[in-house]
Amino acid sequence: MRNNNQVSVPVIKRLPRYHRYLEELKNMGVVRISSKELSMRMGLTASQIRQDLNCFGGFGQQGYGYNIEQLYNEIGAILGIDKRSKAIMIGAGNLGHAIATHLHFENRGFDLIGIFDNNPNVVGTDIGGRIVMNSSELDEFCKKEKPVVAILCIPSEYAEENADKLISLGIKGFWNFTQYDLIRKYKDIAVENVHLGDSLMTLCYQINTFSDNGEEIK
Amino acid sequence: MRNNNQVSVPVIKRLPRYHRYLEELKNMGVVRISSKELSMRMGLTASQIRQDLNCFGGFGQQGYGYNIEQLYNEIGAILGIDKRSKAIMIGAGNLGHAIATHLHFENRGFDLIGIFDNNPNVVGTDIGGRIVMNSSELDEFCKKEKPVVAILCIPSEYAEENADKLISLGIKGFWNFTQYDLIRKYKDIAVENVHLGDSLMTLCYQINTFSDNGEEIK
DNA sequence: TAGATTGTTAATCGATTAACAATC
DNA sequence: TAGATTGTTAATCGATTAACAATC
Repeated sequence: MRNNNQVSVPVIKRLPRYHRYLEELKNMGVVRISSKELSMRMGLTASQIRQDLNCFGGFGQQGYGYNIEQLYNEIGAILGIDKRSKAIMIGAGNLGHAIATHLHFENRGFDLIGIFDNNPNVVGTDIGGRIVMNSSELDEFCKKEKPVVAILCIPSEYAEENADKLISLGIKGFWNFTQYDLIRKYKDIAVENVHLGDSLMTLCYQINTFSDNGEEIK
Repeated sequence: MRNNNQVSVPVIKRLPRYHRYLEELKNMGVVRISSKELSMRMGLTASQIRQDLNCFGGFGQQGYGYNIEQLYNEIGAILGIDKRSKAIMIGAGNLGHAIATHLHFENRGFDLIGIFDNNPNVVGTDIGGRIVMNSSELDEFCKKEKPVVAILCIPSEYAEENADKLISLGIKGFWNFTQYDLIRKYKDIAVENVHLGDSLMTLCYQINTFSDNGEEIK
């Protein structure tokens, strides 16, 4: 794995998808695949796949293609999913509850080590085997456990103050489910925004445009 | 609003974000804004904002800028959020429950008119004032109500069969929360994939790359 | 070896940024 | 009017696709 630093965002965003397809092929017992065949399965060009992979190194073999298990492991290593960074969740309402139970954090590079809320009705409840802690315990917890990522499942209006505080407690990245655009406020802080509302509105545009002219936009 | 057809995907994806910022400005009582000032707030270039908006028409005025309320309404109209398409949800587990209660569908172009599940423990329960129906009632419901969008909150392995069935029942678009890549399978069907697992892995990559060299990638 | 398929360079395409005349 | 800011064309930048020599 070389040349890790200068890889463009579009390439990085495609890596998890490669990982998914390779996992499926691996589970089907397929041993090798060519960029051509993978490209047809994924709806990409073979050229793009080879370009993407060669940002990180030459994982293939001329005349043969790629070994699926090896490539799967390489991409996992590039993503860093074996590192298991410590994550905490802020906000255990409906959405937080669902995210905490629905996602397999362990397979995606994280351990969810704490869930916090300030609603007394929620504090103390069990979410997937984890007891929700009171937000007042957050400082002490962070000093002791040193989590690096915070998952924000709180109302948008509290996003900024929470982010500021969490950064002061050593948080280096956010998985942000609030409307508030965390991105751009801080340097050297990783942010992954999940703007569900934006996504829904994009679908709305598509639906209305499709029905206007009966054709696909993309 | 002209030239609706040939607008590129990156532009469309930015529209909801413009809408959010304009809503905030509107609520703050600001009346007008220049592309320059909006660009600084949003972290874009003024040029990009003007280019984006001019895909749909000239909403500004030389020497003045843009009227916030008017532009807000125009973008809402472009997205079609006043159309209120009928949507149904398939799967009322943790994630479905959270999505159904968390999102304001009415403000984003949809009415959630039905929630379906095949788990007898869930059927009949109340989710935000809506009673979960049995999946066996789906056919009849669709024939009667003619929903256009389905929100898939089911396990990935059932995504394909459900999608096929829903399309036969008249569904024209999916908000897809499963791992399964719906996109590309069907023509003339709108798909908005929300791959939470991919998002988390992208964050994982960022976290590990940041800590490697202490610098931002983007 | 011959055929297949990579890694990589070059060409193309599309999106973003810059520049500026038009005009409020 | 003069200043500000748009709409729009041109220039740049970056990402995708095509081509092909290298090589398994």
